Amino acid sequence: MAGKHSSAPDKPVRDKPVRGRAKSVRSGQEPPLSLERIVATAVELLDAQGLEGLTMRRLADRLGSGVMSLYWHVDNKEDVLDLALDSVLEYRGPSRTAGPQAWHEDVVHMLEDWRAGMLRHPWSALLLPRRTLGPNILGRLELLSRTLSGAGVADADLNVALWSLWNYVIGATVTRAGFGVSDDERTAAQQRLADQSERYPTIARSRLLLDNDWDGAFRQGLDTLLDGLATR
Amino acid sequence: MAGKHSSAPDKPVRDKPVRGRAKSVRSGQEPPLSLERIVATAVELLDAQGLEGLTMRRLADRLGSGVMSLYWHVDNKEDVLDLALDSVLEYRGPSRTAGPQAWHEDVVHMLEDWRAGMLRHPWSALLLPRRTLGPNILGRLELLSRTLSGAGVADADLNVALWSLWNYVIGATVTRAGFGVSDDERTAAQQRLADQSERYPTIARSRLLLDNDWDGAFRQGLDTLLDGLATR
DNA sequence: GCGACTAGTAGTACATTGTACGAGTCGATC
DNA sequence: GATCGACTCGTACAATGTACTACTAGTCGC
Repeated sequence: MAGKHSSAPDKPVRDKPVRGRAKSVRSGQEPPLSLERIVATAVELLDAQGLEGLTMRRLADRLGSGVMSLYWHVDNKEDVLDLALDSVLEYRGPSRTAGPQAWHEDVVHMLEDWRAGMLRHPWSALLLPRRTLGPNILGRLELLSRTLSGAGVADADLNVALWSLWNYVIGATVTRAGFGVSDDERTAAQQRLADQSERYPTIARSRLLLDNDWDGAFRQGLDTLLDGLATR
Repeated sequence: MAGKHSSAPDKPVRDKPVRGRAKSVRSGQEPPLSLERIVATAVELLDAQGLEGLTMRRLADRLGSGVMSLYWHVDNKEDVLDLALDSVLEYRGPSRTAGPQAWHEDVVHMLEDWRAGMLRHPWSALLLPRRTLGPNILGRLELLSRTLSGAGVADADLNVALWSLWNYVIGATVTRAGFGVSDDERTAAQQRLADQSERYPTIARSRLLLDNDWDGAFRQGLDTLLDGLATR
């Protein structure tokens, strides 16, 4: 935690180092390092190679810089992961629908977008559990919270509603991501399950994994949950 | 994947190597290595030191063996984690309640037990997303599935119900575990949130993190979800 | 012009990790 | 006694995160 661009030792405020310092010695090809570039490249790398694929060396390579240069912009690898995660969770506009029951649609849209966004970057689902709440996550929670509140959910019930929805979304996303994006993994899991169908007859009968209309199931469960919450 | 105790190269069936081979050269103190002992010790270590705390060397130390000896019983570290996770998720008896609406109580009991079990070993929640379904997890799903089916949920709706409940439990557990078991971490998060209360007014008002009746909130959300599912 | 300072880059070095390889030990069977 | 298979373990290596230190290039006051 030594020489950082924000020199105050206790308050590591993350303000962008708005500084033009054109082409350095590095033959002028690459633009200079910056937090944004680091995070964006980290996301690229994570998308391409998964969670294991991100190493500081590889990241530096892709940025055309030395490894240790990263550490001027970033505290450590955890930091990179935190930032990558939060950057992926940005929410672009709610596109408010009008009319009665609009809040129902609004909430569904927000949460489906949330899930979709995370599934687009499957590593994010694996990361979420162990990271703290970044600004974009909090932003999403705030928006959700406001929508529910506007829909008439009493303050006393707000937390339960919020957590229920959050839990549902996180659970669904994490689960889905855990079963692998690749069809290979999924079919392998299905096969393993089919092999033991005599031990788990009910599951086998319900074709738990074979039915891969995940999106539909997500939506249905969400509707159910929302209905339940609305009638409280 | 070379010399393993199950010699068939394609089917690595995990059968316990039931073999008595008393006190070896190792001064006769430690009992011989075995999968069970390895897994149990791994769980101990994980409980004590968390996910980062588990290294093959430390594990071997605790077992009083050489590091490489572990690799005769286990393919790799992933394997250890898989086994540790599943071992922690064993479900001891349902304690069937009688009477009408018994299934509701049964389900709540099963899921609360599930959550409680995982929170007793917080690393398990972090692990769950990236692991495949072990026998104990499947067993729990089977039981849940059977209970729901017995309660009259149609086969067509079974998957949605199952996933909804699963998602909810996993989400709640993962979230709770992610906020840290230690009060320090939690209060730190609360503080961070309070600092930015002007940006997230609704959340701040609802005292999202301050209200730490997690168990009650879990139960309430679960009831809501079950009600919704029952009225389908 | 000149020295001091700041922002930023990067090479080297090291401790820690998972695990491949191969040698060793012991009991049972021929 | 020779052989084999189950099991143990020391050595070695490559990969990783990062501390330390030295370097470069601009800016500012003189």
